[in-house]
Amino acid sequence: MEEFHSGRCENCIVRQLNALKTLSKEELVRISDSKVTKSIKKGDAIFEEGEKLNGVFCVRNGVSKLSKMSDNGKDQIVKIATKGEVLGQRSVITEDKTNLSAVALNDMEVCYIPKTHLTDSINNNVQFTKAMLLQMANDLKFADDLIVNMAQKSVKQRIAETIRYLEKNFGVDQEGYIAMTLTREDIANIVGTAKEACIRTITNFKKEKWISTHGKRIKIEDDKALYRLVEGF
Amino acid sequence: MEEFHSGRCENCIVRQLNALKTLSKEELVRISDSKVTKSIKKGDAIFEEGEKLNGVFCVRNGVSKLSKMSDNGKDQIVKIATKGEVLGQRSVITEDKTNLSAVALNDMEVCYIPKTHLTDSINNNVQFTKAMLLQMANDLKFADDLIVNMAQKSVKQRIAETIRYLEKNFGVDQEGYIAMTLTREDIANIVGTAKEACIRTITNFKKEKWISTHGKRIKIEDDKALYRLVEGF
DNA sequence: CGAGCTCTTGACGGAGATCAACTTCTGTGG
DNA sequence: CCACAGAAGTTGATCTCCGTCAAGAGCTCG
Repeated sequence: MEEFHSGRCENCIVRQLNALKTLSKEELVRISDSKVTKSIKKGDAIFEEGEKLNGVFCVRNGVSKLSKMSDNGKDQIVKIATKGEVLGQRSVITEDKTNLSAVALNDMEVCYIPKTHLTDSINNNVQFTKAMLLQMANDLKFADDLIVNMAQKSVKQRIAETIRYLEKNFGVDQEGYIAMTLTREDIANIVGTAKEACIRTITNFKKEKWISTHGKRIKIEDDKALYRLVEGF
Repeated sequence: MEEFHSGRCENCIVRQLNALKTLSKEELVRISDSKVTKSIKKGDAIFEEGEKLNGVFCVRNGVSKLSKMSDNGKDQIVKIATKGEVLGQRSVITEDKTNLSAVALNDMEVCYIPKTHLTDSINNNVQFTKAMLLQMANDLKFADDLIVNMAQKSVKQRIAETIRYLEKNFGVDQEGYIAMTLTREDIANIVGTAKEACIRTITNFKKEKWISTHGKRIKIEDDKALYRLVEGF
């Protein structure tokens, strides 16, 4: 994990996407002086489950999976975090160890901001605290929905939903393939199923002409059909 | 749903359990003047999925299930809320409609606090906002753990976990039965399985002498065994 | 006391986990 | 640029768990 100082938070566009946008010029300068930008290579961890975090990571570039190891030895992906999202907020707030680990899905650039430089703002800048609260409320809503899906929907439905989510979130390349390629195993880990079941389902979708694939890349051909499946028709 | 004014927030013990404890005397007086205490009978809803909430509900007494209807027509319980918890916080913050409905599991007493009387405190009292943030962070952690359990554990494991959770959370009566009785169907809805599967598993636990039952009441006889099951031995 | 819940048990079928073998891709060093 | 090792993808066979339908027994409350 290569470390270096570069750029100023004041000028960073990414800031617009998260709670940091509510900070004053002075607060930003202070944070910018103490932050460290890190390069993280695909597959490397930003932090691991059980670590004590003394700061947060603001994603400047790249995509990361937040996952938790289950007792049965399988990794469950709980969230995909992209540009502008701040990782580790929760454990900084609760002062617990993280319950999740964050691993880069492709090469990333993240800014590490030490906790000490945030607590001041949390304690004095209500706008900032409020923005974090809003963020967390949205995360919670998302999580609740996920719980219901996990509990009630079939693997087929969840895979369809995941593929649609990926397309909506990351868009498609020139050829129409989803601009984010995950391994089949990662998809299985999002859906909470075995790799083989995931592969079989995807092959089925191909047979039905709902999607087509090229290597691990996926293109949606019949979004309506996937949608109908998800909604349970 | 019977409504009446009674008691003052300033004197309410329940307040110690949630973010309201950070409010000043003046803020409490203001809120107390505008709050409405409601009696809710077992089985009645405090609010329903999709409603727009213009305030929060502070639970003074009784227990409520927070659940969401899945597309397949099954109810998924996401959280059990008891004395001191505040319902509807999230949707007040995000200004969305609720994604959950809250139904009383036994007779309840809740205080309705209009949103307008909270926003002032959220905007000006950082301690209050911070307390809500902390609360929400903990809820989120809990939700993440739940996602992993739903995705990775067997129905048997989840039922064992739920029974242990109920005992830890509600304690036992004089005879050793868990002080909170849910219908088998409610347990099934927590676990995300069919009522019959739930019943069969519970009958199994009885055969194994891990629990005993009396009507719908459950007593844990061998907590170690349940624990081992949950952890996957 | 009986209507309507809730609980219980049985039978059956299908979704998905697991194990195993084989192929294709990818990237790293010679 | 090629070779080769280790990932990742694919497919088949088998077995188990759990969802669903059905039918009867036991509670509980008006």
